[in-house]
Formats: sequence, structure tokens, C-alpha cells
Amino acid sequence: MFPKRFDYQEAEPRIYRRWKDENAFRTAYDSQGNLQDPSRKDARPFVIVIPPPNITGRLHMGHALNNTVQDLLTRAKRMDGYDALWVPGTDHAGIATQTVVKKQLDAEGIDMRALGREETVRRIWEWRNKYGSAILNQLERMGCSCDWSRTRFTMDEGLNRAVRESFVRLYQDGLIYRGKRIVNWCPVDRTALSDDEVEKEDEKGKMYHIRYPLQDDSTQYMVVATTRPETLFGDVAVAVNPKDERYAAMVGKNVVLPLQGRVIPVIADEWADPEKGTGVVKITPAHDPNDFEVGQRHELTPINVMNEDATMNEVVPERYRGLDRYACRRKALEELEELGLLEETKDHVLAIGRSYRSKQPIEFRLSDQWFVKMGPLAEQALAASGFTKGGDGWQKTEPGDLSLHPSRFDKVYLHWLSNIRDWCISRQIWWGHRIPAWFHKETGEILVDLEEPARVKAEPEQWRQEEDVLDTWFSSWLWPLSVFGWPEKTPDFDRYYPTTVLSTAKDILFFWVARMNFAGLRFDGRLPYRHVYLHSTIADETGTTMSKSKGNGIDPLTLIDGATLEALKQPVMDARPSNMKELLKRVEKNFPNGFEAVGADAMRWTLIYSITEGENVRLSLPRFTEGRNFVTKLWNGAGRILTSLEAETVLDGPIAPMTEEDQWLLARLDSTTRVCRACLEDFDFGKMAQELYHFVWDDYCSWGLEWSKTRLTSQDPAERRAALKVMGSVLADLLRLLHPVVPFVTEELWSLLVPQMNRLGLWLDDRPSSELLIRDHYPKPRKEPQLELERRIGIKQDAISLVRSVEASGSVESGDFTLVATPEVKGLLEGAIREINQLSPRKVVLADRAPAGTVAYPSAFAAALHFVPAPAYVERLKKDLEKGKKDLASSQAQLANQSFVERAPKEKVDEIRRREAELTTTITKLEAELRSLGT
RNA sequence: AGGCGGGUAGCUCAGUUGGCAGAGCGUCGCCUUUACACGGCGAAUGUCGCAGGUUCGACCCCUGUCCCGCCUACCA
Repeated sequence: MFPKRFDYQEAEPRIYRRWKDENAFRTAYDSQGNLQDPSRKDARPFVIVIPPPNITGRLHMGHALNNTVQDLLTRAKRMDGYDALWVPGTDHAGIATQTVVKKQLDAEGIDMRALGREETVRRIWEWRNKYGSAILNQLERMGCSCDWSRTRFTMDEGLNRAVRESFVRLYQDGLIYRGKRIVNWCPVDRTALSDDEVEKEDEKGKMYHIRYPLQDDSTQYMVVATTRPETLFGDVAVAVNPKDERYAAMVGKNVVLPLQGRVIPVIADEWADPEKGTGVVKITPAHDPNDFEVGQRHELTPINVMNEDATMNEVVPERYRGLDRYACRRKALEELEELGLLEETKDHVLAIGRSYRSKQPIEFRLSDQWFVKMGPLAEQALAASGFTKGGDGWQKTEPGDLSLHPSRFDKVYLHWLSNIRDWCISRQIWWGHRIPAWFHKETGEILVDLEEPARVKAEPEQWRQEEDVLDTWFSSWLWPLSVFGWPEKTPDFDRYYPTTVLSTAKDILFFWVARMNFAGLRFDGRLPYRHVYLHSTIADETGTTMSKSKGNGIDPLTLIDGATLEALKQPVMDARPSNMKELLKRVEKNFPNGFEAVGADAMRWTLIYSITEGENVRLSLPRFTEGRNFVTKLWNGAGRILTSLEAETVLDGPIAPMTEEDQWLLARLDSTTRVCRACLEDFDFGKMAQELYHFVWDDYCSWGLEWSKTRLTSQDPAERRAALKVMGSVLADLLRLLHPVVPFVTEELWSLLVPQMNRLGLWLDDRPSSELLIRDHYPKPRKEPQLELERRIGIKQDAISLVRSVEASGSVESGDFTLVATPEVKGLLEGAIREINQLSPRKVVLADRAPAGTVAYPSAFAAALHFVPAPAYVERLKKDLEKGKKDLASSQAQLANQSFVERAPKEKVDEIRRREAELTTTITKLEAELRSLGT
């Protein structure tokens, strides 16, 4: 007895272990360049490097989708004869990891700064060795066929070498510089952040209008509008627009800075916008990037008023010192109010930037930082991607060496590259690659080198190494190079670089993909991959993108292992979003008994099946049961054939010739194979899955299996074996086509199918090349498309649909269906009458004349259907008549249009004429039929 | 503010040389028929966001407009 369901919870770990034990994920050559799989000696490489997940991370739906795509490509190409390599690894995630460990230290009552750099870093390593590969283990649960022997980490020694090498080269080429600039500053983590580590969102705030009295007449004042009164201590001027007549007389005068009494000038600068606020803007160069530029234009020295943690520093009046920026704001406002200098307070919506890590509002801070000059790198990257610079900017003029999928991202890519800004790469944390620069303590001279320079070694007390580490992305941008050993000339690098495909979420097109392109071109002269596949972001059923902080994410392990109601509520409780109650209620209502596991295959299937080229894909837990149902359908469809194979005892002798239905199924398989191959090339995975779904459910199970049943149960072994041969061989190809998407269930079925087919010697043509499906070959179509065959089978299918539909409408009183057909159609149907009867709810016979007491059902079908009518038959006819009349009217209207008949192509007009004639005939028959029934 | 997507059945989405709108899920009937009830068979379901234009003909091309999502910039 074949089990009714695939026991994925038992099978998945077992199958994965087997793949690993048999080295199924390995490449032709090991990383030393030794041949380890002779069968792939001359195979072309197909290489993907994983976007390294953060070591503090846990698997989420975005990973699930992205890694399913990578695995499906890797498996398909591996089966198709490529030397497929998928390099896994993790990212050290500087700030995130340091934060995790700091929290741990805090909990133990240990002060990180007191602990010191060396010991803290040691503890972080400890943490990463213990927990840092959790997410990779989760990838195994999903079935990912990574080459684990090549697992890399962005802080590995080799990768550190790559980081230093690239830093030194860029510094020597003048593309890295150090300078005082305004940076995004996180006061909690006390570090600079790059633009993309800042999350901006509109928030409600207040705008304050503050009076700055004139120096020579304190009864007069200029009103400055600001959202950040606490920074006024750092004001070095107030600016008005040079064209603003209201204030023209003020330019050149001085005002007195409230609360502090410092005298500052009124200047004229384009930056001041007469339309905004009062038209007077305070200039605070140390705390605003735009003001910084204004300050430079007017040679004003910035005044920094805050400490690293955003408390006020010694520059401000004593009573403000040490106050947090917001406490300072409140106090300043109170005092301004008392002094009568706060003219107005208005509600105001403004975009607040928050650290992606600490979630606290960032501060703009003037500090010494390291930067990469991006302009030259961007131009090189654009040129390599097929863009040319012309009179009206950059245009895509040729395919280039890089294809983005979907291609509409070309525009986005261009837009970003042509508006690029320099990249701040220094971070004031300890966990990361330390910048290889040394400062002379007295002269300030800077040395940059791969190793500690000789001069530093000679006089260590004169030099200090830069304390800062590099932005995590500074190691990520080298990832495709460094995982293969760059800058060393390794065998791995020779064979597997550049890679083939990069698959990633679209939101990191800029700060990761583009930068990898820069690095590849700059350091190796080639782009690091040929194709970039950018997948959609995953949203919940309401269209909100899934995220940990919103509590609306689906944990992939919930799908693989199942979850209780409590477990389902946990992420919501952790996130504490504003709509928490509502979310919890929804969970309780939808999943009172938790969620039953659906398995990794079902998860993968649903993800791939749901991919669209739109911006995001909406998913909810119940959607994944569709994937489970599909897996079960496949399981049972295969099980039906397996049962018959196992039961077959006749091992040789004649085999009946293939039927037309067999040939049709093979043709459908060919067609499906062609579509799958095309979709793999076009990165159209959703379509591939839909095509496979249709083939499994409709072609293989609903038609193929049903049609073959009469022969599978035949007394004649030649018939049985003919049916088994076709159905078993088609199943084998079907498993091959499905394997990249649903690897577990297909591998399991393969292990059941192949021994039986071998035992019976029933392979149609190509015997499997491997005991393991993962190593077998990807199918190729056997024949050209066969339209005539499809037409003929279509008629048989129509006949079956017709009798089913008529039967279900309750139109038949009793007795058989009799089909009276033209000779051609009759010939067709005769050959399939046994199969038609297998699928018909009522016996179908073919005859030359209608039996007495029957009616002929009027339809456009090629044969007339006769049966003894029931009263409900009238309803059926009336409905048909109504529909027919409607269609006829529309055809007639079209033909009545003179312009249509004159201008439309002749074939189109003829088609409508034909349709009109057919409908007229049918309607006449329907009306006659209804009359004869006395209505 | 600019850029990029999207708006098609109750829901999620397909829909390329412009020619009578499709799938899956859900719904409704019937069926526990010997692969599968995580199933079978059948049925119903649409101002294709709105308004113009081009065309014999527009879901499709053009213009405008309104919503939604994402990205970039700015917000005194």
C-alpha cells in the first residue's frame, strides 16, 4: 500500500544527509585545482556566490526566496551538465554583531569599553564561533545544495588580505581619502553610518520660529524657522536669499544668538529659500550637511556643540552641558519662551533618519572619516554594462557584459550610478577589518600599507594605527573576488571567477551589487558576474513588506517544522508593533490550532510559483498549503504508477505499440521541457512553476493517468507494460524537471521509480545516468511540436468534457450517450472509446444513427451527442440559447460595421463570418429543439 | 519633489506583433468511483482604476488624472 502522503519530516533530513554523504554538491575540481569529479572534467562552470547572510541573522522569507532561486539555478545547471558551484558563506555584520555581544556584556554587568578592544573582539569571535553559522544550518533545512567545503566568512584571514589589498591600492590611486565631513552619526553605537544604513521615515515633529535680535537694535529681530533649536549654539550665521527683497537691507548686519549672546553675521546665500519657513535660515555647519557647504562658501568655522553620544558639550552655556539633545531642546525652548523669543510653534511633519541598527535618530556630525571616491568607479561600471555617455547623459546603447533581470532595473541602476556620492567607509567600532593606516603622532603623517610599515616598526612609540574599522560593505564588495582567494592567483580563482549569476533582493542593487561591480572592474578588470537576478520583496497579505520590526514576517521554519499558536504569536509579541492587538487577533482567528508543517518542498514551491515581475509578492501562511497540496498530488500521481510497476511480474515479451494518447503525453512533456528550459534562461521562474503545475495536475494526472488506467489494469501484459513504459518514463522526466524546485520529494520518488523501471527494463529511451536524481541529467525535448496530434486529442478531450458537462446539468433521464459523428471524427473517437468511457460518468457508444427516443444536443462539437432527455434539459438549452444569441449579436454588430469589413484583414473578417454562420446554425437547432420539447 | 513599479473575478496574479478576457485559491452544486477529500466532476463570477485620444477594432499604443507600493532627494 503506497503511503497517501509524502512524509517530509522524516524524509527531508534523511535525503539531505545522503546528498552530503555522497558529495552531491561538489564541483569538478577542489579548491586546490585537483580533479575530484572526472565526469565533469570538461564541464563549463556555472557559479553563484551567495549574498552572505549576516551572522546574527535568522532565516526569513526573503532568504527563503532568494536561496530557493539560487538552489534551483544551481541544481538545474548541475543536472544540465555544468560544473555547478554555489559558494556559501556569512557576513560579519560589524555594527549588528558588536551590538549583540555588547548587549550580552551589558547583561553580565561588563562595560565593553572597560573590557578593551582586544578582549571584546575575542569575545565576539567566541560568539560567532558558537552561533555564527545558525543561518547556514537553516539553509540546509531548505535543501540548499551549496558546496559547504568552500564556506567563507567575511572576516576570514584570506578575506582580510583582500580587504587590505584593495584599501592600499585605492589609497595609492588616490581613490581613498580622509577628510572632515558631515556624516550620519549614531549616538548609541557612536559610529558613523553610510547613507544606506539610515532609514528615513516621515514623523510628526514641531517647527519653531525663533527671534534673533539685531546687534545694533535689540528691539528688532530676524525670525528663524527651525526644527532643531538645540543646535542653535552651533550657529555661525543666519542666511537669506540674495534675491529676497524683504531682507536685502539686513545682509551684512549682525544678529545676537539667543541664549548664548554670540554675535553672528547675516549672510546672503542661494541655499536660503524664500518660500520656506520665514525665508531666514540658521547656518549650523557642524550639524547639517547643507549648512556645512554654506559654511565653506562663506569661510565660516563650524562649531560642534555635541559629544559623541549626542549630549551637549563644553561649547554651550554651562547649564546646558551634558544634557541629552532632546533635554537640551526642551530647556532651550522654555528659556526662549521666557525671553519672549519663541514666536511660534507649529506642527510639522519631517523625515527623521534613524540608524537601521539602534533605531535612534541619527545626528549629523562633523568628523574625520575615510571615503572612497565613487565617480571614476561608477563611470567604469556604466561603460562595462553597455552605457555610453552622450550629449544628454548616459544611455544604454549595447547589451554590455552585465544583464539585469528584470531588465527594467537598468534604469534604476543608471539613475543611481549617475548620481553617486562618495562612500564613507570608516566606522568607529571594533568588530571589523581595521583600517591599515598609521598616523605619526606629531607630524600627522599618514602611512597606508598591507602590513605594519617598517618605519612604524622602527619607532613604534611615534605612530599609532587608525582605530577605525571599515564599513562591512567594504568586505562585501570584494565577496565574489575574495571567496576564490583573490588577490592570490589561486586555481579556484582561475576556474570559477568571474561567476555566472548573482541573485539578490532588489533593494541592495545599489549598495552591494553596484559596488561589487566597481570592485570587480577596478581590481580584476572584469565584472564579477554575467547576470544579476533581482527578486521581489515579500509582503504579507495586506501588501506590507514583511519585517521583523513589524512582526508580520513568516518564519520559514514554521513552514518546515510547523508551529503552535503560541509560537505563531511570538514574532508579533517580540516586535510590539502599533497594531499588535489586531495582528494577534488575526493570528488567533486564522490559526487557533497553530500551523501544521508543510515541508521545505512546499515552501520552495509556493515561493517560486508566486514569483512575479512586480515590485513585491504577497504571501500568507495559507498560501503555502497550496504548495503542500501540489507536492501531495505529485506524490499520489507518481504513487499510482509505482504501485503498478511494483506489481508487474512480466519481465519480457511483446510490448503494445504506443497509443495516440501516449504520444500526446510525450508531446506535452516536450512542450513543458521547452518552456522550462526557456524560463531558466530568461529567469522567469514563476512561469516555469506554473507550466509544471499544469503538466503535473492536468496533463499527467487528469488525462495521462486516467487514460492509462484501462491498460494498466489490462489482462494483456503487452498493454500493461506499454502503459508502464510511457508513464514511468514520462514520470522520470517530470521528476527531473521538478527537482530543482522541489528537490526532496522528487529525490524520494526517484529512488522508488528507478529500481522498478530498471527491473522491468521499461525505459523509453534514456536510462538514468545516476542513482541520485540530483546528479541525473536535465531533460531535452524528444520531438518537434505536434500540432495535429494536439488537435486530434483535443477532440477526444472535448467529447469527454461535453458528456461530463451535460451529465452534470442533469439533462439526461436514463440510458447511454450515443455519439453520431462524421467519418473522420468517428475514426478518432473509435480508437479512444475505451478511454472515453473510463472518464465518462455514463456509458458512451458510437453509432451511425441516433437511437429512438433520444435528442441530439446542439453544440459546435464535431459529433452529435444523443441521449434520453430529462426535464432539466430544457434549462440547459435555454441557457445555451441565451449565450448563443448574445454572441451572435456581437458578431453581427461587428459585420454591420462597414469600416470593419473594409479595413480589417480579410482573415479576421472571414473568421467573424464563419463564427456568425456557426452560431446561426446552433441557434436554429436550439430553437427547434426547444419547440419540439413543447416550450 | 523626482524615478521605478502596480491598479484585470471575492483573494493572489497571468495576459507581446491590438482581434469575443485567463489560471490558482476561495465560493456554489454533485461525488467517499479501487492514486490522491491535501481529492474528482461540473458551475457561477469581470464598466480590465478613471477620463480623453489614435484605430475598423484598445486590458494592450498615446495623453491626462486618481489611488497603492518601493527607491532617491529635500523638508527652515
